[in-house]
Amino acid sequence: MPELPEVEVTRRRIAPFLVGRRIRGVFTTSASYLFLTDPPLLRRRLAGRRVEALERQGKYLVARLDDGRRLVVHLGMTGQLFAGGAASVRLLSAAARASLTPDQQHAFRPDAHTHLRLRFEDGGPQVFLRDVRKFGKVLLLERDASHPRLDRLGPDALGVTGDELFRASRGRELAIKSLLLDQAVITGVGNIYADEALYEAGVRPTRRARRVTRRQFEALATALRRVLERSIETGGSSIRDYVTPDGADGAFQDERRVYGLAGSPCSRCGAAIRRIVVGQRGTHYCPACQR
DNA sequence: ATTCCAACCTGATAGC
DNA sequence: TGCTATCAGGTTGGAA
Repeated sequence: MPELPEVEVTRRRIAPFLVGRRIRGVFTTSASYLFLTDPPLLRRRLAGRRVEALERQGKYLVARLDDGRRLVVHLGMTGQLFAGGAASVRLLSAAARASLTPDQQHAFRPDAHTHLRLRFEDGGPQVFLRDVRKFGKVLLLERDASHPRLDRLGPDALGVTGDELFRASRGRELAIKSLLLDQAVITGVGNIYADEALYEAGVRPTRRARRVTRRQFEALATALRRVLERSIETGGSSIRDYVTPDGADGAFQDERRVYGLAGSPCSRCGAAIRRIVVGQRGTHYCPACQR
């Protein structure tokens, strides 16, 4: 689900509910694909800790704790991080929502997909992590510890330059879209924004990376920045599961030009947007505008 | 070293 | 209604 804009919006909006607060109680579900740190250990380590800061590294959220440890969270495809109380009904599926009576439609009740819940000493709003598919990750890093998942990450997509992309592409035969999705090359770009940026830059997603010109890489770097920043401004893309930490939808889905729009007319030339598969990911582009 | 692709999960939706 | 197939904002690890 979440790419750089959704993670950044989540970071900004959940930070007031985390930073400066001391954790009193921790609930987790049992060990699963989601937990890289064993839940009982995680619970022991988090209890009593104060959160000092909340940072983003690519699509990872990193909470710095007052003992030097770090709580690392990745939202995977369906992860939702939000604060209790205000967080609503939008967090549930349409079917689950329909079964609620009006008075139930305000407070969020942790369900089977709610894998982490933090209670705080101040007795204020709790913080929840919900993740239906469990592709997300939760892990606790010891003081000064490193982790391959974080070490592998390349430069943040928001600051990437055409020259960096150009150099990373030398000798690479894979599709340019796949290169953009490689988090070791740049971090933060996912399926939506790769398609959107390639559209804006006029580059066909299937083009071999080494065949993309310097000029096109400049256009791509600019397009990435524009698209990602605009999405952050609008609260991210709420297409399926994503909601902001207060339960609201983002609005960038209304500004998409190609992602999920197969068959619709290109907003620039009117040709029908096409959907193909590149590197096992659904890929959308305009056959006329993108070469 | 690079590229490809199955696997990890669960749910929604479209089509018969 | 019910079943089956396909699709989904991601990442890893192993095979070619």
